[in-house]
Amino acid sequence: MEDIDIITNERCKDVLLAIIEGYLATANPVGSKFVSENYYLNLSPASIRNIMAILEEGGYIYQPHFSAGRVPTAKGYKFYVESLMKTEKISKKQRETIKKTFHLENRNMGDILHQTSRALSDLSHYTGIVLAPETSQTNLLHIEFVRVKPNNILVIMVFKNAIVENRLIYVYKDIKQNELNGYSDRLNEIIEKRDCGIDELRNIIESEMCDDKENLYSILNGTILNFTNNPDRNLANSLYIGPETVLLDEPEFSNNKQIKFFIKTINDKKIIIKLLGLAKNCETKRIFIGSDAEWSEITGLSLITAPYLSEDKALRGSIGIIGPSRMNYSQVIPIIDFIAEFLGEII
Amino acid sequence: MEDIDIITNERCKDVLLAIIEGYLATANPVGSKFVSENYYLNLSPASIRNIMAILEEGGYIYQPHFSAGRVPTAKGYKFYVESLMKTEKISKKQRETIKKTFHLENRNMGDILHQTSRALSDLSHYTGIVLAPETSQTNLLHIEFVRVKPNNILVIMVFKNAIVENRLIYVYKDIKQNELNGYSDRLNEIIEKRDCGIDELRNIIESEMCDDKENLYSILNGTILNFTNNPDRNLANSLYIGPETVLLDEPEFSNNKQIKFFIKTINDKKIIIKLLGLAKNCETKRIFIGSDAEWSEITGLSLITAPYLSEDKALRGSIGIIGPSRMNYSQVIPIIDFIAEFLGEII
DNA sequence: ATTTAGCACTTAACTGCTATGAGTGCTAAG
DNA sequence: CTTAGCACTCATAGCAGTTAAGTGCTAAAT
Repeated sequence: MEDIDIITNERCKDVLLAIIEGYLATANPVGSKFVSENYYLNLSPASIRNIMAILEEGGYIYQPHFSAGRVPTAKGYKFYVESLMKTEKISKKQRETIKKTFHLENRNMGDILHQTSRALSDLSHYTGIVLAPETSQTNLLHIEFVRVKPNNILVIMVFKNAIVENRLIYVYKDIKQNELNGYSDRLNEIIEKRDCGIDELRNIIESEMCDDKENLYSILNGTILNFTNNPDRNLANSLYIGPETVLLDEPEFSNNKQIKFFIKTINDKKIIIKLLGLAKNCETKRIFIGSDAEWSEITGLSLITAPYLSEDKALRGSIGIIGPSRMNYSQVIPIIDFIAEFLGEII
Repeated sequence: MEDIDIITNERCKDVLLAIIEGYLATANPVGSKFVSENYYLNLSPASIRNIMAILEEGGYIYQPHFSAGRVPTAKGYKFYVESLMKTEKISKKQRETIKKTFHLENRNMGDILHQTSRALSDLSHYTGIVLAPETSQTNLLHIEFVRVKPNNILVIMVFKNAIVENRLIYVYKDIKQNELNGYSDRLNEIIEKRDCGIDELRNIIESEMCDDKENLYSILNGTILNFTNNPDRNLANSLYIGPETVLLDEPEFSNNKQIKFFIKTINDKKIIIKLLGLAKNCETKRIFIGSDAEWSEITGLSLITAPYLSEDKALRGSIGIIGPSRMNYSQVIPIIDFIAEFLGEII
């Protein structure tokens, strides 16, 4: 019943908006007097207190202690983001900052993703995160063998999304560069004709290239033959995280328990990957507001994410901004939207 | 005068050693009574107090406040590390842990450096740092052009140290893969014959390959022609830093001012690069103990570094471990030594 | 001549107490 | 339905008092 009231009742919404905006601005619990004085609602503190009681019962705000002001709950933030907030448009200045951050002339995939995390951090003043597009899904474009020194071969794999992977492997038999070129030429022919990914290429080699199996196997062992078998490495390389230092000066991180929780959360790649992985497969942006009930891994923090998609739709990843739940959503959300779109265009 | 006393006087050294070891173990200022009871010096607290007064005058220890025990100063730590400490040998267990951390079958340069920072962190329980060997100094081994899509060419450069760099560039004229192969073949011929680095190759192209200048220039623009012009990127890519979270539980990081200072220091790549850059050009390991007087950028922290060198001496970089000044030097130093040597062998 | 016991002293840290102030819920009047 | 008034709650700050740790100094002991 209260839910319906709050959502339809204009006055309730006004007060909730005032409380949230007040809290975002001051980082202190906001009281009835503050709302009455600073927002033009033409209501006395006592009236506002009545409304606050309703909002509290509905679970949108709570009191840290009896005689304190009110603080938005996760539910409150969610309602604010979905219904109350007016997002600001991204300014020309910000647009220019973004374009400056990307040095477009001189780039590779790693650079771009790294610059994206920087752009996210710089503009939002929170911590930007970029999840790289998955490599294994994409088909191969080119393969190359380079003999680095006797018995050591560097295998370079180029994927259609312009991502380059390389592995240095040891082979018992020293294969000359000329011979290597023969192998790579033949594999590249197959790659071009069949338009295949790693798994398919592996099958083709096994079924159709019996004559060279021995040599090819010793070259490819540890690369194509077990490409995705290193989760640790994939974790580390597919995530680009901006500096967490920008956040340390936020007032909520003044007690060291929270600082530690925050630093540990940001550094726990499993959590971040999990959430950004969810975001990747969404159609549109998604907002994770941490609370004990939902997304308890990031209690007190919020993560705003958006998927990005290359123009040919071959590449799909996601970006995000993580910061305190008391976050400037109305500024951050357009930034995320803009950068996700921009990133989709340039990759 | 006091200096001479302390360095020659056995009793002074014993007490200093006791104080430092006591402080390393407990993280609390150590008093005369504690030393007298826990170390077999056969001295009463009063006698130890007399010696402490001498040590304090010499600047090796200090009192946080009047009625507190003594804490080593940076000078004290330095003397301890150089003259007092007995380094423990690295255990078999640790040796095995290191070898497990490196998956030797399946590696590339980035992986290895990343694993190194992990190994440093895991073994020391502090934060490991790896400075990658400089790329620009090394000569080229191979160059390859791959047409990713119309007008987009991926330039792959392989250096003799097995480091692979790639850049995606836009060219106004769409060059087919066949033509690209021609260019790369010719460049690879040059590279093999002349054994040259990027700068030399650039000169050779400019002076000797006039006929193809136009096409080659549009391909190479932004790669070979201005290879090192992206300091930001170099900074980010050449440094591998282990998790800082391991350190957060150290007792010195219980007040939030110190946590913030520490996190900011670790994340300030300029500081780290500066110190590891110094270390790289040293012959042997080096220990930076932060104090207001010396290395004030890392006050309260210590950084132990060692250079590493590949067997053919082409590759030179450095590794380090950063942690609180109250660090377990006797365990960390052999770890650094061992890993620096190990890394030199496998790259 | 050194070592040590004893003592007065200093300081941080903790304790319990009180006053203050911010903010509330409730009630009754407008 | 709004609001003024009032009693109530709780965090915070400040203050005096206590405790524990550890010191420096002096005089006695070895």
